[in-house]
Amino acid sequence: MIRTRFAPSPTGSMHIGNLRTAFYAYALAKHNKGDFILRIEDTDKKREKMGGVEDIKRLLKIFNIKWDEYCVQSQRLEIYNKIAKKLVSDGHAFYCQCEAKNAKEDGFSKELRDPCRDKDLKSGAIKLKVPDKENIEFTDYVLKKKISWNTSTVGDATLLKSDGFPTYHLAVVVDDNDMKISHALRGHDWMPSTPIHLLVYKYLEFTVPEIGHLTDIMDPDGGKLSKRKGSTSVDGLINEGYLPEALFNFVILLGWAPKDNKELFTLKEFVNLFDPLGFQKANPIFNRDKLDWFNGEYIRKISNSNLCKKFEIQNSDFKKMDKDKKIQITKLVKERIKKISDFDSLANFFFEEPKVDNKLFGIDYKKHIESALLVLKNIKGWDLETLNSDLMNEVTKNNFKIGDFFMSLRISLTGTKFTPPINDSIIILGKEETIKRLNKME
RNA sequence: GGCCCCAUCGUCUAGUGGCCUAGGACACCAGAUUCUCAUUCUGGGAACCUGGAUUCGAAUUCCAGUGGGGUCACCA
Repeated sequence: MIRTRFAPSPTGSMHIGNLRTAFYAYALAKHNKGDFILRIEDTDKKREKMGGVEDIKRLLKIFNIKWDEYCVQSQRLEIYNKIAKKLVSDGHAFYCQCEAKNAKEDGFSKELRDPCRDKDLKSGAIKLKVPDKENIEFTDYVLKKKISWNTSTVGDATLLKSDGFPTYHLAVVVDDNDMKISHALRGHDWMPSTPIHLLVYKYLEFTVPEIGHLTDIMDPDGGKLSKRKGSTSVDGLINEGYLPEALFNFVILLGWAPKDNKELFTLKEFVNLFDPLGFQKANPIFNRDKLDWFNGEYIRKISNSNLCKKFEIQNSDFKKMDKDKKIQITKLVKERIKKISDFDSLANFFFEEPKVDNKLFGIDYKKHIESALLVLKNIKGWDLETLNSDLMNEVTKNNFKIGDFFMSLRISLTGTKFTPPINDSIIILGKEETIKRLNKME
């Protein structure tokens, strides 16, 4: 039975890399008809964020990731305490009363052995008594490779903080064991602390699950992708106008690939085709261009009415419009945008009279507008076919250059050179409004 | 700096000793379609980090160098 877990901390907005870990863990479990567990690692009270847990659940739901079991570490404090004390009485851990060190801003600690390890204190934080000159190893599930350490290079790690909360090192081992996790997937940044966990497994006589270290997603400028470098929070990306389907597809292919290089995946297809042999070993770079491409693909895939709803959320003027018109506009914009947020720049002229910069026009624009007005005033009916043919007749009659003529109309009506097809737009805009805008240009 | 991981087009990658003249996708360039933009279609340039070793044969195995990344908290 394969059982995997996703174990985020509610300390900030979820990062795209965390989400990817959830997708992989979910696919590994579900591909094998196993269980996927959501475990909240809320053992750092100082960094915990209000609503963090709800955010995690909300995000997973957006991506259709459902968990079979749910657990919260802060509700298991006695268990960790008991086990930490057992480790002390067994001689594998010790109490420490040193002042807590903070993260180094620069430099690094050279002292691996804690001064309290032989003081035989009776209270304080509990630290692991790492032995010297022992070899400890495991086979990484992602790297498919044996990795080993000499314990003399591993520092005495804190297992239980003086506030009674466990650190990750203790909690992860105890929980994965209690929950019968068969495969633990985690970020590559955990690799250096794996020997600590291995030692805890050994002293507790637990069986070690498969442990796999996923690649880190890198920033295009170098270094690990972080919140500071651009918007990499999942909420941020969604707000920017990326579809969950596209985000999912993009991110699973960052660090994993199928044998046949298939590009487009739904969650279901990913679960079906998932193969742990497809895991990548080298860190990938977060590449916006590819994300944009995926997003465009998915925008073109979803139905007009669903896309229309997304535009409504994005733009309140659009929402107020007549339903038929909304669908027509949606169709015109659909194949021209890469992000939902691109909607405004392309469709704004439908609800707002544009400011027209006369410098955009070519030489004969006044003649063009004059002719167009003539056509519009005499047009019989209001449909695209008639408009097309009447306008084209006028163009040939006056010997206008087709492109120039329509560009003049485009600029007068929309204020820009890049728009949906102008005749379709005129039909949606309406006869009255079109004439009104053209008159202003004369 | 110690420890650990990694290394194929600009980017994501296929490749598990001969099928590789290294394949696909994004991006880029050119052309076709088109009233602009976009979509769509066709074509193009573009990579095995370096040096040794093993082998009849190496992108693929081994070693070293170089480069990139991670980590060295009572944070996860």
